[in-house]
Amino acid sequence: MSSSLTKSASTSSTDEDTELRKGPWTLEEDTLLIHYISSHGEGRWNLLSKRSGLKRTGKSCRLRWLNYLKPDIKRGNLTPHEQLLILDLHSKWGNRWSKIAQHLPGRTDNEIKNYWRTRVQKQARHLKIDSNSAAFQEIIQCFWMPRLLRKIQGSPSSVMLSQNSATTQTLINHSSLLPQVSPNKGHVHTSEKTKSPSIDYLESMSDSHIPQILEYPTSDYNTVVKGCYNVDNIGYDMEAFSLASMVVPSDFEDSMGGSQLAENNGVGSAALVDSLWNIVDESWVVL
DNA sequence: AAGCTATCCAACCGCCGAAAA
DNA sequence: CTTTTCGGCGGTTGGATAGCT
Repeated sequence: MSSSLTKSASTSSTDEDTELRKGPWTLEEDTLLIHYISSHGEGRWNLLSKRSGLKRTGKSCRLRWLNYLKPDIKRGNLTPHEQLLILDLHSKWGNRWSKIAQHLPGRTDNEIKNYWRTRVQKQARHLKIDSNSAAFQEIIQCFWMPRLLRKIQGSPSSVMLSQNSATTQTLINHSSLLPQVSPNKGHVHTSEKTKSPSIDYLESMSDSHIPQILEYPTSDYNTVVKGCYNVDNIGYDMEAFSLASMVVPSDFEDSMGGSQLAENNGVGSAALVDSLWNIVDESWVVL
């Protein structure tokens, strides 16, 4: 980036006249672009690049406009609503950023992509899990999304989960009440091309350590998520969350100091949930 | 205070499909 | 029908900055 700027700065004046600029946009360039679009409208980007006087490619102009200058761009941190949507839609569509962005008014695909890479994938890295793995998907669905949901609902009791709180206890579900997604040791590692330490851990677990399944307030979720879609949910079915079983990667223990996780009975699971929430609060969720 | 590291995010790149020539 | 051009998308880079030692 700087090299291209340096290059253009050091070239002769005739070169500067013809050479395309790269790197950060200046205020003057932004103004030029805004004025041109206000009088000619969006689109025909190559023509714009030729006629506007901007020494930028059409692509560059388009990107600058769509990701930064367009008036309805929403700036600032993503709300819990938006985060929840991104997680949910990504679980359905994968890295279809532009498609996901269509459901978040004012947010760009670039912003969502950056969010995913910097926030979500960071968590995966910390947990030493592949962010595309089934295990990580389930962590998102069973821990982080319910947590966001509760933040959206603004319930103090759910925000301030404590080890012995009733709210925490409600998170611990009885698997017989839920659609049975088998405690999926197999599920996890069939999706893994190479086994991670976490998977080794899972495989070594006895049945008594099979992951807890967390209760999910599906109806509440539907209400909240439906409410924040900007379209009529066409093509978006609300079966939403599979109540997949929760896997507890061994690395969670490392990331938390491990003290509370020795036992994996109900109380231990509550502590796990509590600790996970704290991790999410501290490093991930931006209100 | 200085150097190092991690994080964020604006911007670029290559590829692809659709439309135009 | 083939070639060229354009717009759009997802992946990646690297500068700026905050935080840490």
